[in-house]
Amino acid sequence: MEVRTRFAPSPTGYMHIGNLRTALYEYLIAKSQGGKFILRIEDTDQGRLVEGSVDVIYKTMQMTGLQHDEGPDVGGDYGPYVQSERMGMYMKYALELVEKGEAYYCFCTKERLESLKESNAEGAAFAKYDRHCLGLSKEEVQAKLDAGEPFVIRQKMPDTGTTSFSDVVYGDITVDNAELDDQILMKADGFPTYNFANVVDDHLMNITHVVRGSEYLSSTPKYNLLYKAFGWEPPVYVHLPAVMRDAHHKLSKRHGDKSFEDLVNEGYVVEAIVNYIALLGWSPSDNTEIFSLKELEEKFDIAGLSKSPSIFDIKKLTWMNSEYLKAMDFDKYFELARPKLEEALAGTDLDLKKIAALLQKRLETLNDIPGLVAFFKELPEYGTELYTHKKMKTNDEIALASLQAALPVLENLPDWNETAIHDSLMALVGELGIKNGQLLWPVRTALSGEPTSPGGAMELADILGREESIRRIKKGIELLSK
RNA sequence: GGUCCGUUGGUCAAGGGGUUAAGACACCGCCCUUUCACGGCGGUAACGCGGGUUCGAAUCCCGCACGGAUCACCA
Repeated sequence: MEVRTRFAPSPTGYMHIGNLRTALYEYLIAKSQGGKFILRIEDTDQGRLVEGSVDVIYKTMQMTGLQHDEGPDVGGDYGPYVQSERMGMYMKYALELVEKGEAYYCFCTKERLESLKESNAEGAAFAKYDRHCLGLSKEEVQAKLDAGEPFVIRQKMPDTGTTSFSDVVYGDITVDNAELDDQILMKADGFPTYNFANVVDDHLMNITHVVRGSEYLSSTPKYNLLYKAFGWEPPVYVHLPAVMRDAHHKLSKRHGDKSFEDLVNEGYVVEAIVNYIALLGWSPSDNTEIFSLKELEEKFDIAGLSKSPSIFDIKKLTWMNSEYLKAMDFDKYFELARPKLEEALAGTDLDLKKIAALLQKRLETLNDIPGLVAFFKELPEYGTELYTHKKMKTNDEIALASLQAALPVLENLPDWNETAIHDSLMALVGELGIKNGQLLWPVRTALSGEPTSPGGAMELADILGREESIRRIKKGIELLSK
């Protein structure tokens, strides 16, 4: 049978990292077995609906490459794929269950339910519904219905025995049926509850693998009983451990944790993000860590899923991001880096490609760019202590002499290019009989005004150009002469 | 509180009766080097606790501790 998984996000405005990982695994479970990946928008909570967030979902799927085979925007044979458009179809199924004796009408008021909880309150936060309405005769129910009394439909749980199900990640789980509440299937407003709609939708859409967060583990017996009540084949369950911020808290946007788009805005490469989150709760059998989505599709194996929550480690993502940046085709990398460079170096005519090339092996995220290149645009104020470098065996005195020696050499260079600069400076080192660093460190320092720079003396001089390089060296001489 | 789940270095994790308990990030050191980075080499660092079973337990069993989830006419 064809594997079918679905990603069923609520449109709340942004793509949570945990949700994205769930989507990734759903995609991979389907694709690694030649199946279909479906997108279903669960927008029934109109109160939480955020304008434009469905587009955020589409855009994220598109950017990450998690292309769905069916969904509101691409169609499919099992639509509609937006839950709010399915509202008319659930009552029929609920009534079918009532007919079978697997569910029943309940006319209890919220007030009665409240007082039920209170009377039970002592210590325990849990109060099962007392089945007050279960005993109603057909006639009594009909009379209340005719009188227009508001009602809900509740699932009738078995009162003895146990319910078991098998989860791919967590194994066999059994609970006492006595633990199960007669949950509401249809609400008084005529809409289904989330749990009910989910089961009906998943069945109607032929979903074979239900993949979701482990917070649903405890309600899965109810789901399973629902399938059983209908006489439907339950799906394969794959519950995923949470993605945590720290040992005690799940990642949450509300507590300032970053969403997918936040990470992108902070200069993380989409592929790196996808790669990294694939490893949060899953590991391949061959121990590799860097792989593309395509490679993941081939490598992915449900058996590699782990049971315990994992903490999102931005440092490892950052490392991975730098790996992606380094390995990236230069043109593609340059496209990503260009906007940042243009912004940081606006008003200059510097060679952005050369600068980008210097940066490629030094970046952790694209947002590092402005800080690393600012000195190209404007020489920062700096103190002469930068000229003292133990390993380079330099101090103010040596630096001054070196800059003074370098100045005429550079001024008189016939051609200004990296090779020419290199050769002339190295020749000067030979003439003066000093160590490379004793000449090059002062020049680099004068050119950048920074303790570190993305490149050495020759590279910086080449990029800055003769005029600016000379100006900066003179500035250095002036500073050191004081 | 009931129920369910989890627990290998700071982090991600492999390993499912016999291992010097992998690997990666981070951290530290060395090398390379015109700085920084990159790259290379190396180092510190872990099986929650207590009982069993066994010749032998990180691995199996039972307790305990700690953490998390769940217990809505929310999704």
